[in-house]
Amino acid sequence: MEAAGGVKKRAHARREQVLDAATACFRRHGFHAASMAEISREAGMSVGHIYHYFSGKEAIIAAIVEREQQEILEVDDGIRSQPDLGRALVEHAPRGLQRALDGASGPLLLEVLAEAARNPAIASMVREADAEVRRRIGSTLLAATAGSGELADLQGRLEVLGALFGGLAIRAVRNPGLDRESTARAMQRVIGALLEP
Amino acid sequence: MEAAGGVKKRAHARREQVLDAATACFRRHGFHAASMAEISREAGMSVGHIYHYFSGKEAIIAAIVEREQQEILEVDDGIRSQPDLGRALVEHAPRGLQRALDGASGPLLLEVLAEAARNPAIASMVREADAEVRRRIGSTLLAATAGSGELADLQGRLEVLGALFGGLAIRAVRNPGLDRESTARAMQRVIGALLEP
Amino acid sequence: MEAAGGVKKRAHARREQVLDAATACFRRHGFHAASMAEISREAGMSVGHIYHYFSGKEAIIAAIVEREQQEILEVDDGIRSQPDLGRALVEHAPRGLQRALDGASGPLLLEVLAEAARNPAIASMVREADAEVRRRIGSTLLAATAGSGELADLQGRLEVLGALFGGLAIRAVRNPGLDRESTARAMQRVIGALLEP
Amino acid sequence: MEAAGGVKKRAHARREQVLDAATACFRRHGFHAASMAEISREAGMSVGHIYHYFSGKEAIIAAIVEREQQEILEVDDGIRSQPDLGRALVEHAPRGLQRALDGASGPLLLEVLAEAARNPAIASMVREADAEVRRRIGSTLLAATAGSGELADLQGRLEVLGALFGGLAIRAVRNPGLDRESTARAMQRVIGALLEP
DNA sequence: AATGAATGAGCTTTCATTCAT
DNA sequence: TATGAATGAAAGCTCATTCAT
Repeated sequence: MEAAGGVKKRAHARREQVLDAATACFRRHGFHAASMAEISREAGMSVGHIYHYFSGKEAIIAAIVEREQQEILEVDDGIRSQPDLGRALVEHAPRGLQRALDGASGPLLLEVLAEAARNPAIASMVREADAEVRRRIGSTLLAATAGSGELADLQGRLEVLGALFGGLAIRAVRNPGLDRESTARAMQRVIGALLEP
Repeated sequence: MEAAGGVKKRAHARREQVLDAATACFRRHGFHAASMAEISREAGMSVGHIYHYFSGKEAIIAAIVEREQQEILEVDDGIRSQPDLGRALVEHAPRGLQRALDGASGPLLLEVLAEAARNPAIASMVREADAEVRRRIGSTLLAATAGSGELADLQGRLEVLGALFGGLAIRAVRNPGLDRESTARAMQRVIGALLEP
Repeated sequence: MEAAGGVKKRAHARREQVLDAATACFRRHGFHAASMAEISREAGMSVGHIYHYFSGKEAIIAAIVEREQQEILEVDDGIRSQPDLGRALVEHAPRGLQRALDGASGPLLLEVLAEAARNPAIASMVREADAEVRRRIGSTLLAATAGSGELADLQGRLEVLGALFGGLAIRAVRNPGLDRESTARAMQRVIGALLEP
Repeated sequence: MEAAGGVKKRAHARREQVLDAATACFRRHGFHAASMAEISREAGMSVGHIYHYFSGKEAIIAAIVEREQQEILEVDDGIRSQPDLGRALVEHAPRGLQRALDGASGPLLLEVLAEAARNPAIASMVREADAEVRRRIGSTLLAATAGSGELADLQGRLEVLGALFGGLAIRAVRNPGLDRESTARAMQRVIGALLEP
């Protein structure tokens, strides 16, 4: 017998170990160019053993995408919990920019989206998470602007907000040396305009 | 003997034929999951013959990326040639949105960017084209607002403009059923704010 | 401490448990396509534990073949112990036919024979059991026909008898819907002829 | 361009080359223990190239089984074309025996039947060929005995005939050193009885 | 210009087996 | 006695690329 929970905990840790390794590999080479052998090397685990935790490469990709979407929801939660959403969004701009430029998340995000564009399983995960974000931000936004009449084009504004922040990952690839301060200021100007009634 | 130029023309047509086929395949399966066999089938050409026109798969990818960037410059030229850039940009919003949602270019764009995030050769092509776009739009914008003093954060505004339009490709994946009209209006509101002094 | 014999008994039961599970798996997928994991699942026992009772997959196969041959000897004993061997054989025909058609033993028998055709260890087990059967049936037959002079071609008749009954397993595969009564009658006619002096 | 038919002929020859190699490998190790690498080595062809001619290992197995069944039909045709079927069958006994004992076809036959017992695709091929044999032999037998009234238990007799000849492959494994002459005589006795009205 | 036969490395995946607990 | 985590070799299969024709 083993200590209660010990087995499950270890199994979970092993899974995370694989996911971390796979994330690194996928960032470097993309989903399809990264090999199971490379992942196993990075995870410090034999190839065969990975199959004790994941049914295949597809399952690893799916798990990573899920984790990635989870993180998006968490970032979003951090913003929404602020007392003034508009201000929080505006203030988030520089951080979002930095995240896109420095964080290694950008390339992986693009990889995920490219995959979602052809893999229905990935697509539905991505879309569910996105719908959740829109629902949350939307309701917070509604509550925040409750006094000043209904906010026109709420859905459209949410879309544009998503395009703006998501688009930063694209800018990070297209122009990694961009002027951060200037861009942050322009972002803030635009976000401000987006939240006006 | 063949008429002068005929050979070259035919060769060019053959190349385009391969690129069209490859574009279709890459859209369906991504750069790495699409096989040369599939491309050759789609192009109606033997596998071996493709190697008369391209040194390998990498070269095909590069050529496609180049073509894609060229198209971006052309779209951009269309906008810039309008007498009033601000208005042209605002009016371009619905078309850009439609392009992102309906056109099959979205998935490929994401594929290209994901590839650029790890392949230096692709990256430099993407960055050069992007620099050119910024240069052009920037100078047009400068000229347009010449009367009203210098436009603060010009570079930042260009980045945000790029993020906004690029971000539409992301929205198309994350929420393909988005409300187009509402989104177009929100876009126009944001573009307007972006061009104000 | 455990009661004397209890340990051995339990170990034997465990072995049988494994053999039963393996038999089921081998029937379904054959010797080489069945996996130890599948056997362990079917046996309700961990993979590793099976190795306490058997040195490996080969040993399990060997044990199953042995058990199978043992059963053949038992069936044979049942026939031989009858007062009139000839009649017993004739009467055995319908039962042998049913056994081949309904029993799950047919496929496994073919699997064993196919394996024997290339695995010397299996081959020798199969051949020893077969030799024993021929010896027994032969001597009983000799005793039964002692009065009426020597039985010509005794060995050949035994071979043909074996071919006939063994051949039923083949018929079960080649024509599982065969007319049982008609076939049983034809078998009886033929066996009768085989035992005539 | 290539000489008319040359391409097809060569492709067919290549396929045969693979089938011959696979037959040898399957005889030695069985369907599942023989590897594509081994087959490719035996065929003097790269692994990958085999896949130009066969969609996979399963397809090779199926093609071999088909070929094997075809051979059975040919042997059968040889017998049926004789003026006196009864006599032809009786005279075929020693040859059938020799074929089972010396020919390398025995092991493969058992392998095929074992596979048929679990693989539906193989099963249906085997059963179709068998049905055809029964149809042919049956009608010939009917014609031969037309004068002497209807032959009772025709189907049963055909089954037993099949069991008898098929059973020889089993005898070849169980007792490869059997007395051929004695066995041939016993077979002839039995066949004779089987054809009597 | 054009074919597709041919290669062999590399892919994902499975498996029998071992061993620390 | 019993587990299942862990291994590594080998499996079937795919692929970009080359080359004789």
